[in-house]
Formats: sequence, structure tokens, C-alpha cells
Amino acid sequence: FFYCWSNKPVSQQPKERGMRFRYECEGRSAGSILGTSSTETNKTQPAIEVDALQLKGFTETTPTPTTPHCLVGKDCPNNTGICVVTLNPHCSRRHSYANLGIQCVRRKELDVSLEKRRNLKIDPFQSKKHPNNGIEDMDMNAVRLCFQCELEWDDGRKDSLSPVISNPIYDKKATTTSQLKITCLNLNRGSCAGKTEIYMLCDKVQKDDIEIILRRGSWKASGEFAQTDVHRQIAIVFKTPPYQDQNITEEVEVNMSLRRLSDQMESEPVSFTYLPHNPGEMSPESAPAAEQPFPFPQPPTMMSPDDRLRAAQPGAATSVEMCFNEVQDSNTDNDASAILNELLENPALKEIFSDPHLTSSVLSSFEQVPDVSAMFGNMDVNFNQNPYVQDFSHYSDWQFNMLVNESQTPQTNAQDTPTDIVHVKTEDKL
DNA sequence: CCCGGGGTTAC
DNA sequence: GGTAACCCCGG
Repeated sequence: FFYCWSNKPVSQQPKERGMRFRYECEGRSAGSILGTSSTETNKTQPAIEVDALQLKGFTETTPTPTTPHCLVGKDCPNNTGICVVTLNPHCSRRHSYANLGIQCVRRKELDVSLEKRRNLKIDPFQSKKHPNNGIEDMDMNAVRLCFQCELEWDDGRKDSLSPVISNPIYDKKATTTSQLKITCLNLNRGSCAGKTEIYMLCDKVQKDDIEIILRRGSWKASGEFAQTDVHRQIAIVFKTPPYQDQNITEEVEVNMSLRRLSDQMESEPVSFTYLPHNPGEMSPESAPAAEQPFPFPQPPTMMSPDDRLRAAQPGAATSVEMCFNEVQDSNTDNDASAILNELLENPALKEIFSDPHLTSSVLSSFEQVPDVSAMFGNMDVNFNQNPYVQDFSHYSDWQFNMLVNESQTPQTNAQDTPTDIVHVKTEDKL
């Protein structure tokens, strides 16, 4: 066996959404990538840790093609597009990246940028590049951070650690991946018979990639609308589905959210109330309009901020652990894991490896996320039947992350501290 | 002046 | 009609 130091899985993942990529021409700093656990009051940054004892060759990082975009900000030398820091492991083996921004390049500068980055040797996976369907359809709206670390020992010897790739970061301005948000409904109550026409204002959506979901408990139904009912990407006119129970005697509150088909991403829910049939009411078929029509000056029907607050569900996301790098071969996973686990538990070995005299520099750059453009047609087939194929380029990011989650090994988390917990979205029905 | 974020223009 | 690229308001 051959042991070496290794990058740990990304110690704090970058926040997936909420950051806007900036063009160079915007002439300004490009903002700051936050960590997943960042909050309004307590900002955190993406971080990497060089710490765990691992078996070299045990795992392999999933190759991803490089991106033309650049990292700018603290510790990013001009025109390099990468961030370089030097750590003294005696002080800290963990590094948080503050003030890192993403500066995007224009499509027509894509080639030039890639070439430039090749010359800077920031394509750690060059040897096993994705069979990318050409750079024409390269997804410019998502990147991953790539951490590369080089250890420098006292005697001058150097070791390169396997690159580690973060979760994707999505450009906030891109409609294909942005956070979904329901801004306002003209009505938030309607008959349990359904067919209530509702005007929803929302952040930009794609008309062919959006649905409206109503839920309560295990009940779920979709709002009815056609693509033509999506107005200029920011409003949807739809009809409510009937509630599961047509015999309710009291009002029933359900959650309504937007869901993107391509990545299953959902908005925060807002509440909608189903009303029981009035005694003596006409049949729902013949009386779909117990509700008011839509004359615009009609403030009371808009949702109040209170309603929105109540509708928001802070518990919707859960914490899970994940290590992102490594793991391609499901067969050797468990064996190797067991061995590694043993090693990690062995105090003597720990001692040996816990205090090397070395400095290490961590170099961070971007990798492009696997190609998301080609995913729909065949995703079910490929994804379900063969989760361990080597070519990840056909997977969307959420599929890709699921893959990694599925095949990750628990023991790499053995020594994790709470700071290693990353938040990822959980989907009810994947 | 910085920066988040909306708006506008060009394709 | 929709995105890419750029512009600029206002806190």
C-alpha cells in the first residue's frame, strides 16, 4: 500500500445559487461566493481541508471538463482566473475562500479563454476529458470549484493530491437554473372542485420547463396550464386542480410551489386554501366561477406578506453528509473503505501521518459541470439501469449528485467535524 | 465607492 | 421570443 495525504472532500461547499456571474465589462468585483451554511448574519465561505489519510489510488475524482470562466478576487493573481494560497499545515489545514467571485467570459471569447487556461495548466482532467459535444453547447451557466493541492515536504519533495471538485454553482441570472420564486397570486382561495383561475407572478421561468404543484400530506396535484399561459416568463395563468376530497366541510390549506421539470428544483411554497362546497351551491361543473374575476385594482386578493411568511417552510431542507470526490468503482468501494477505516482508526499510523513537515499550496480553479444540455430524452433509461457508467456527461447536475451520493462511502466522514456538513437539497420523490 | 439587483439593448 | 451582454439605479 502506498499512503499519502489527501484533499478531503470539500469541507464547506459553495452555495449553489444566489450568485451572479459578472462580465469583465461590468468593471467591478464579481461578488463573493458564499458557503452553503452561510446565513444572513453569519457568512461562511467555501472551504477545503487537507487532512485525511487516504489510500492513494483508492479513489478517483470524477473528471469534468474545464470552464472558460474565471475566479477573481482575493488571492487571484490578475489575469490568471485562479486562486492560489499557501498554507502552513502546522497552523491550519483548512482554508476558507473569502471574496471569490466568478467572472464570466463572453461566448465568443470561449476559445481564447480555454486556450489560455490550458496554457496555465489548469485542466486537471485533460487526460480523460469528457466527450463533450463540442464547445458550442457548453453550459456557461454553471461551474464547479476545483481544488488542487501540492504538498511540499522539508526535503523539497513534492506530492500532488488528487483534485477535488465542489458541487456546482449556478449563475443566478440564468433562467435555466435560477432559484424559483412565487411572488404573488391574485387569489389564494378557491373551491375544492378546482378550476379556479389564478394569476401567478413569479421570477423568470421557462414555459416548457415549469409546473405548478399543490400538495398536502401525500396528496399532490398540478395546476393546469398550457405553455401559452406563461406570460413573458414572469406570470402564469392556470387553473387549480380539484382537491382530493370533494366533501370537505372546512377550509383546507395546501402548499403551492413552482417546480422545474429539468432538475426538479422547487420554489418555496405559498399557501392556497380549498373551500368546501357551499350547501345549495350549484354543481362545480356548472359553476366554476364562485370566485371573482380579475379586475386589476383589487388589492385584497393579493397575498399579504403575512401569508407569504406563514407559507414559507424553513424546515424544507435537510442536512446530509456527502463527499464529492472519488468513488467510481462500486465493486472495490467497500473493501477499500474497510481498510481505510481501519487505518484511520489506528493510532500509530495516525501519529505517523499527523505531523508532516510540509507546506502545501492549494490552487483553485473552475471545472465546468457535466454537460446538462443533452439530458432529457434518455435519462430514465440510462440513469436507472446503469448508475456506474464512466461517462457522466449525459447527466444533469442533480442526477450527477445523486450518483455520487449513492456511491459515496460512509467512512470518509469518520473524522468529520460539524463544519464538514453540507446542505444539499432533498427531493421528496426522486 | 461598493454591490445587489433590475433594466435595456443587441443579437 | 429568449438569451447574452451590457448598463445603471439606489441602498
